[in-house]
Amino acid sequence: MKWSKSYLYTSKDAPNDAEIPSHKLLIRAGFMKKLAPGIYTYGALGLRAIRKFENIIREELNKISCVEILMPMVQPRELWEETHRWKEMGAGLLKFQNRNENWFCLGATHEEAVTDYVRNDLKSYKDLPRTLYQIQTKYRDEIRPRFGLMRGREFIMKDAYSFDLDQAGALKSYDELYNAYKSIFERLNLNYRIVVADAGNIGGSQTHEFQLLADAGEDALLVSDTTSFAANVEVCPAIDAEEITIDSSVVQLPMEKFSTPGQKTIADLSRFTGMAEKELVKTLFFSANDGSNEKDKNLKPIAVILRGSDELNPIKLKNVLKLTNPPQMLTDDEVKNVTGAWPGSCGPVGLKIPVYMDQGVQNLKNYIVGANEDQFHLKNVNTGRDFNPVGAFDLRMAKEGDRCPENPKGRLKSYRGIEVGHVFYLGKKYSEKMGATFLDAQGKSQFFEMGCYGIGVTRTVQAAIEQSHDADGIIWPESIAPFKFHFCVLDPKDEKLMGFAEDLYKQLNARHLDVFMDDRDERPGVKFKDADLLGMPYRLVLGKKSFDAGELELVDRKTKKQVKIKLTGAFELLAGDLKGLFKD
RNA sequence: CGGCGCGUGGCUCAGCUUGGUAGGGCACUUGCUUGGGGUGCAAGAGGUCGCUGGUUCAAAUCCAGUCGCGCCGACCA
Repeated sequence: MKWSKSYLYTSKDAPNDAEIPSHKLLIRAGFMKKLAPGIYTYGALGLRAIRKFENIIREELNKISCVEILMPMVQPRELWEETHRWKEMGAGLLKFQNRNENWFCLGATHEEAVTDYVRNDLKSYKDLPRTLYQIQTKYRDEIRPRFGLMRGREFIMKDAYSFDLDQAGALKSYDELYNAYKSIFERLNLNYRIVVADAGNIGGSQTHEFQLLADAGEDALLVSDTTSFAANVEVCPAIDAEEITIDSSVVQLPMEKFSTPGQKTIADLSRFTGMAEKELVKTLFFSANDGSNEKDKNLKPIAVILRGSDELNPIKLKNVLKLTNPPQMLTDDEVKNVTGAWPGSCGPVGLKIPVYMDQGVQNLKNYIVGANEDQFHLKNVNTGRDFNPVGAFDLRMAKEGDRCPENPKGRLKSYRGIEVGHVFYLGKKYSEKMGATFLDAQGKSQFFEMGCYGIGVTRTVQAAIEQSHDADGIIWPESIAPFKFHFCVLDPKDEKLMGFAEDLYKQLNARHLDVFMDDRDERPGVKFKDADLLGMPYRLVLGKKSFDAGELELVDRKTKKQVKIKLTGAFELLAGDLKGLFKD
């Protein structure tokens, strides 16, 4: 591609709504342009990067016999009613009517569509297993799109769905996809981690996320410093670095109410009493109705107690309560109704609602809680004697420094990650709801065992930039770079020079060594700045001086190292091992 | 949904407090200049200042409403 014949407009200024480097750079480099919040046009070069990544995905999935299809983006309401997700997905699903006033939605995910497709064709156990995938534009009506392609409303996704005859088969498919994903992300040559995660409302029981590490990531991860353990903080087991054991020499003192005027927060109370935050106990209140069950409209309040130094993990609470969505906190008024006191003076003693205790509280003795009377707290409170919790659960957020669940000597370190891929084992959730069956060897009707597997294509492309850029611009990983070479022809009006440049350009392209040739009538400085901004792995520079000296420059974008190449034989050198040219 | 903020040529911003009919930089056009890290000079084209209404002789500026956009937010016990 030649710049003069291309469609590419770079800019010195980033738009004011771009915050993170990758978003700014994508816009500045002219790789994409915003049409509406979370909705972008991909320019010619941005699209090339996207297509390159898509092809890596295709190659790896086709290797394990996945079959590419393309499903509709517009889907009828009836299909989504079958799984009840027309309602459950809420406003995230963009719904609209056609001219006949029939309801449709834009595909946010394709479990329904693929299950429908398959239930008409896959009739026999002999047809299984099968994994279908597509690479397609998805639409999710995100509340707040952010960071360009990182959380867009419209985005390109690869989604795959596996169909197996039993659970063992489904888990085997899961492993195959898991390994294919590993190959895919290895080829990007970026820093990523595979973490265990919460299944969310897609359903299913086993799931791993593929996370590219970056400070701008929306997910908090905890990674072991000694084992391969890594988890999304949402589900990471919390194990204290120093175990608190029951000290049998400490006797339980009589419970006592004391006045704590104006002491509302744990920090206040810690200052007021002189006790460490981890020795204080806080009480939080939630509604155990999560809105997923329509009949369940009555407020079912519950209390949760934690050490003052810990934070509640709403996902863990959701799972303990067996809800589909994280529970809502009670409002101050509701808390007052349930406990008799405003938040800040509430505690578990005397409550008539279930109390869920974090295991960190389990071994505490003689601790302080709110008295359920404004401006008063209780001291010398003891579990079991003064109140009886439902049980002790792992409810707190794990944090950096906690113990690795797989090795007592290991400690967890925290990172931010961008979720670029996930693999889910679904089981029969969708096949049962949609009546998708096949006949087994005994002629018995069985529901499919399913899995689903996603990769955020556009998100990955941006995440790659977030992880690989410098002050001057993008540094593309070679595997998804729009072009391998950025060829700056500094004197395009010089016919002899241009003739040589054209020859080299043709030869490299013929060998599928993609070249982007900057043949514009611009000053060298402009071309160099743009080349750095666009970020192709290698820059070729040919100007009058070097041409007359019979030389051409090759510059490595990442290291900025340059080597001079003789014009005669330049093609052979460039078609060979470039890494070797930059040695020593 | 709640809180805060912002809407001025394609982009980035100033002007608004103290009303007098719009301006800089980038990009664009033309000419000269320059020619290995965003050259310099000169001359241009392009905006009914988000929209609606109000106050006023006069509104980008003040007031009200509305729409759009951006940021933050459900951890207080």
